[in-house]
Amino acid sequence: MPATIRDVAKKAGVGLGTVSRVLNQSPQVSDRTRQRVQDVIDELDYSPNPIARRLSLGKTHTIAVIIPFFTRPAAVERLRGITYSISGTEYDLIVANIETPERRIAAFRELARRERVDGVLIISLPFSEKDAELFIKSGIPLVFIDVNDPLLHDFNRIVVDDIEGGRKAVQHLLDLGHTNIGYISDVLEDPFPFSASRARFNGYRQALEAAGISPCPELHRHGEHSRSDAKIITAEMLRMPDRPTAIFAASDTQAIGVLETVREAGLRIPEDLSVIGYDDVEIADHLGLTTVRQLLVESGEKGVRLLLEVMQDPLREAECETLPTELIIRNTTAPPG
Amino acid sequence: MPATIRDVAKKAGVGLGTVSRVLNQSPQVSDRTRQRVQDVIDELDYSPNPIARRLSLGKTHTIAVIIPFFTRPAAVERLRGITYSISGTEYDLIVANIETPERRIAAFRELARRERVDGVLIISLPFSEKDAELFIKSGIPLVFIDVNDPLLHDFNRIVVDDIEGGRKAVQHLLDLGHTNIGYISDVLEDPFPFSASRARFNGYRQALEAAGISPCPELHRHGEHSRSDAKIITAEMLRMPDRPTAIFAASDTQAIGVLETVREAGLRIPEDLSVIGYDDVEIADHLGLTTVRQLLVESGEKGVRLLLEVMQDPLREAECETLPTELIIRNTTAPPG
DNA sequence: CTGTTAGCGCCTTCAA
DNA sequence: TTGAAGGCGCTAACAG
Repeated sequence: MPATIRDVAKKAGVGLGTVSRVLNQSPQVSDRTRQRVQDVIDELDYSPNPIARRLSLGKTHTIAVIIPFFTRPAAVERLRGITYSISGTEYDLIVANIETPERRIAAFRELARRERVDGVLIISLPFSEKDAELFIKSGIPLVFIDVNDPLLHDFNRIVVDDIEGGRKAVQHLLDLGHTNIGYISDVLEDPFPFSASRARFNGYRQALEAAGISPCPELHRHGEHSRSDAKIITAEMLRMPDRPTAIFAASDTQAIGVLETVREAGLRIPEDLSVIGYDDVEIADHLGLTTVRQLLVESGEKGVRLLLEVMQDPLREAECETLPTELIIRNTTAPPG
Repeated sequence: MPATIRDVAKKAGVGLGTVSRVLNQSPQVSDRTRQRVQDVIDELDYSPNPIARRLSLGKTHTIAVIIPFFTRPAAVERLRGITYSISGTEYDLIVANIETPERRIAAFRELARRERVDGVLIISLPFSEKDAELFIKSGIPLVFIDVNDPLLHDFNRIVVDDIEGGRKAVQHLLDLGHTNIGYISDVLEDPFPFSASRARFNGYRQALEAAGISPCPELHRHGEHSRSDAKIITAEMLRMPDRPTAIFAASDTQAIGVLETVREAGLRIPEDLSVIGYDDVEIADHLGLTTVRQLLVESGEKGVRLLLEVMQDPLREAECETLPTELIIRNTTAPPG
């Protein structure tokens, strides 16, 4: 059995309030008793029971992160940033991985409770008014990362300028001389209408329209966020009579699927088809994939920092920081053959 | 403020012991009162405060996983298995990501405490007698995943037969006719002498010796577990007067570094050099990398299951389950040019 | 400066 | 079958 504060108090011959005070660095303890207590603490290898502490303080000392498909490379990087920032604080992190709509609902209901967490980080997940209600009612501090939704004006968030990112990608293709540009994205509707995909799509459209090209609906296809779905879509695009000379994929994972299918079809990259991805995940560099880099790790770090601030001062004005994107040109894009 | 058990009791006109009983499905409550209480619970949207519950029960309801470099693909997969198995239980998961020796020590000290966790999962981390002492003294249930150390005979663990895996990899190369085979591994000593690397190395040696080849020390090099270090090592190997015709890398990540350097050197794979990795991470398939597959997700799932059992019955005999490996032949291995 | 006491919210006896 | 009381380990407010 671990020692308790009472054991320490008894052994040190002081009241347990005093022990509590040295534990919490209260200034109102004489150096002599502080030292005495500290010695006993060391001797007993005592460490306060965090659970009891939490109950007494009325705080859970835990932060939850709700993240879809946390094993995707981009999500992992965000999570990495989060764990970096959170270690060193007194907070525990619990992560809710969402892979189905049911889990999403369950997680929201479970975690929008003061009894469970002190703050919540929501990553890359679409958010409805009903969800918002849940959190507003519970009054739990909330920070969004990579959720860019007009609905969210009054919330704290770290967003990526995906419209600009999408525009940059397409502009790059345009600059190279492409006019027939396909776009492969995640599903834009249920179950997870990732707002990022939509924003990138808007960037795609904007760039095209600015160049006087009217986006052809045939060239915009979506599927599950996976290599395999991207492959299927790519194959369809390649079969089009007037097939695109370049493809912009909403993520590197999907871009890799594109590369695969194109090569299997016996076409050369970038001579026969240009491909550009999004995220700049680690392997992109190895593959020579041209892509749009976003600050994944930083987004996690900043999210935690912001959440901590909000938790400290729940009434502060909502803040929205936009992270930049950067075009990384490698070897999968070139002028059309 | 969330409702408490007292609010429910008062509103339902019962003692709060009764509410507690219906909460914990005690059979000794009449259906009528049970229903009445349940109605109030629903009405108030009451849910018991887990912290108070934990303090009262003397259990933390949390499991910790200590994992080095959890952003590496293989680690992520293990973690994924863990989160799968743990969701659906009443346990919270806290993950301690270890990237430096200091963090390792801190995490061990912090988590080998009953006050903090009910059980601990240690993944892919070397373990010393001192560490063991810490946990034995605290009496915290412990399960190792992917830690294969003779020292650990008395502990519960899920291991991979890395010796066999290493042997399979090298045997495959031998079968193709290679005799001059390089091995690139993680650092075998401090700060993290991953036992897996060593086991694979033993497999490498055994296979060679069985084939009557005495392993040349020059051909075994190690560096950090990274693409970049693997590249440096590969470059050195390629400069050797009698350079290897095949390289076995202790992980796919490192194998990818090998591929890169070889291609940069203008050599062809597999004609000029065969490469085989380990893990079969997701991208391996895209790259056509021959590799040794291990059951990453399963290892996490089984680890949790085992830990849960141990927590239920701490005195049960230690169990060690060995997971198999499988050779996955793709396009980076061929007979020597 | 320090000891004592009253909770934090829940579970679990012990009586009734 | 149920209510009341004690305690889990800690913090904070109140006396002294």
